[in-house]
Amino acid sequence: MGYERSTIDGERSNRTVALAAEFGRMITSGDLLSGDALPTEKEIQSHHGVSRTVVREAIRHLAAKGLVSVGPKVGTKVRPRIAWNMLDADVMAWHLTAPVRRPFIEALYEMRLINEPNAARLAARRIDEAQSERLRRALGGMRDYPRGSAELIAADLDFHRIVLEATGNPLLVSLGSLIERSLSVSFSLSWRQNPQDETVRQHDRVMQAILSGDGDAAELFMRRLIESAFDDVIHALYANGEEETRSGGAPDARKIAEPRPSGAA
Amino acid sequence: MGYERSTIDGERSNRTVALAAEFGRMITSGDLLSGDALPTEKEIQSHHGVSRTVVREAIRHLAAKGLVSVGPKVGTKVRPRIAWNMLDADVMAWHLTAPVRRPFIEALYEMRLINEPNAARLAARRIDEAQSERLRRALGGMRDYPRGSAELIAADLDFHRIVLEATGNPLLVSLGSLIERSLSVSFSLSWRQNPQDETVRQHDRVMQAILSGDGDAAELFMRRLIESAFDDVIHALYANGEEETRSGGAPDARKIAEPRPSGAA
DNA sequence: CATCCGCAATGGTCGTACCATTGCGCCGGA
DNA sequence: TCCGGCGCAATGGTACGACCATTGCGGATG
Repeated sequence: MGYERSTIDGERSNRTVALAAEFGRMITSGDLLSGDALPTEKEIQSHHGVSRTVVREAIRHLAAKGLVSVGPKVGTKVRPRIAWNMLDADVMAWHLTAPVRRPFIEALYEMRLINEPNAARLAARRIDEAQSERLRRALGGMRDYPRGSAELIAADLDFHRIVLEATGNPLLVSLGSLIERSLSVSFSLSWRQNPQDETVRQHDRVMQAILSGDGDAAELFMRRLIESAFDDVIHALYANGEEETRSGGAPDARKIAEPRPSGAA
Repeated sequence: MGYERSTIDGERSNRTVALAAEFGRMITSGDLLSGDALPTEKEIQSHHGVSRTVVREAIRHLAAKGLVSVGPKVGTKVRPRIAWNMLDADVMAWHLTAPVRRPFIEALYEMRLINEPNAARLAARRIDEAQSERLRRALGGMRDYPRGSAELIAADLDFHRIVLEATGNPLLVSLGSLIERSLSVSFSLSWRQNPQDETVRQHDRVMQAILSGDGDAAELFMRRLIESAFDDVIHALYANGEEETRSGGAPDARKIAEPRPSGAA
């Protein structure tokens, strides 16, 4: 609470955002490759029936995220994938709604696996009383709300967000928006193969460790928690057998899926 | 090579970007607090002598980064700090050029300390031949170029970027832009209190570990490397005694300034 | 054949006009 | 007096049309 909705774009849906999302998805999904030129502003205007204002603001939106570069005479061109700001909520959302998203989801969970256990460790040292209380309430929500309900999802999300906030590091807090997306994917795939009890228990262990100031335990339990979620998602992706629509990179996507063969740190 | 410049905004300097940067800095530096309203578009137009197009595109730029939200009748308002996308190169740059930046720099290095050692571990398992060669060349550059030269800075930056690229994780690659900013801060403060030889040796140890596939060593050495850089920056910040220019929050800025009472990890 | 210059394409900026949404106050009824 | 609905007006959203600035490219020139 005391927090604004963070919708897919931080503002209401209007033509500018819709147009930006359309091109954003085209770019992230690979329909437009690095160096490819977008249509000229004039062409986009006539094709989409919008004014140049909308076109320009939409392109500015994309440029702000590093997806395109613009310049007189050269037009609007797609920047190399490496220059994109993947750590942007919109860019991430566009990736996650693309037809081929498995590698991206795996990368996302790998990122969580690196950051959230460490965040839990820091949170154990720095969490304050108000945050502790919010954490307890979030866990209570996870325990009480029915499986798959919107409240449960919100509670789960809150839990992770509060841990990140408790680190006091604004950069880690910003990761919250990424986790939000990844959770929404988990839910859309099939929520938690694991029994809800087990999931709650895992969260509870993390919370107890943080509240008692045990950084090592917090890190360990958070790692296990995310690994479980990771396994769920990977399992669901393979089970559903979705997205073979790409060239043929399905098999070696598995390579990325294994972040650490033996235990850890 | 094979890479576009990633300037401060990904595009050339124009009035839109300049205006966005002006408000961006005002917001990140705390001159405008959460909930505060920016001037209306009309006021900004007359005050800055620019057209409404420029104003709107600039605000769109800020909205894309989560700094503001806009709406009819309500105007443009600053969003809570927690909603900002700190993991954006522009937002980060604005923070780093703000009068009070010490806490942010410390958060940035803490973030590096979490991610880069893990990235080094992953790189040790996944780096390919081309990346290995680029890594060797970057290290050579760090050894050969004179202290403080632009080439040295570029080589240092390349080194870290290549390690992140070698993870194959696009999200980690995006962290490269953050590291770019943090390095530029290091340089602006006073480059590497440490002797250059020692710095090169640290990088060399990381590289050897990665090239030999020793993930544990790569992680360890990368951690030490970043801790050294962290110490340098902290030391320089305290030595320079900069940024007491704020209202009166100078003393308790120290509280945030101590991310790790005793050693760590 | 090399160099320079000018054209034209394309984004950059500007100004105006009108539409859409919504906060807020006015007005009428209970 | 209090409450609720309704309309005004402020503000952003969209749309045109014009002109400026930059730059790729090809033709003119030595």
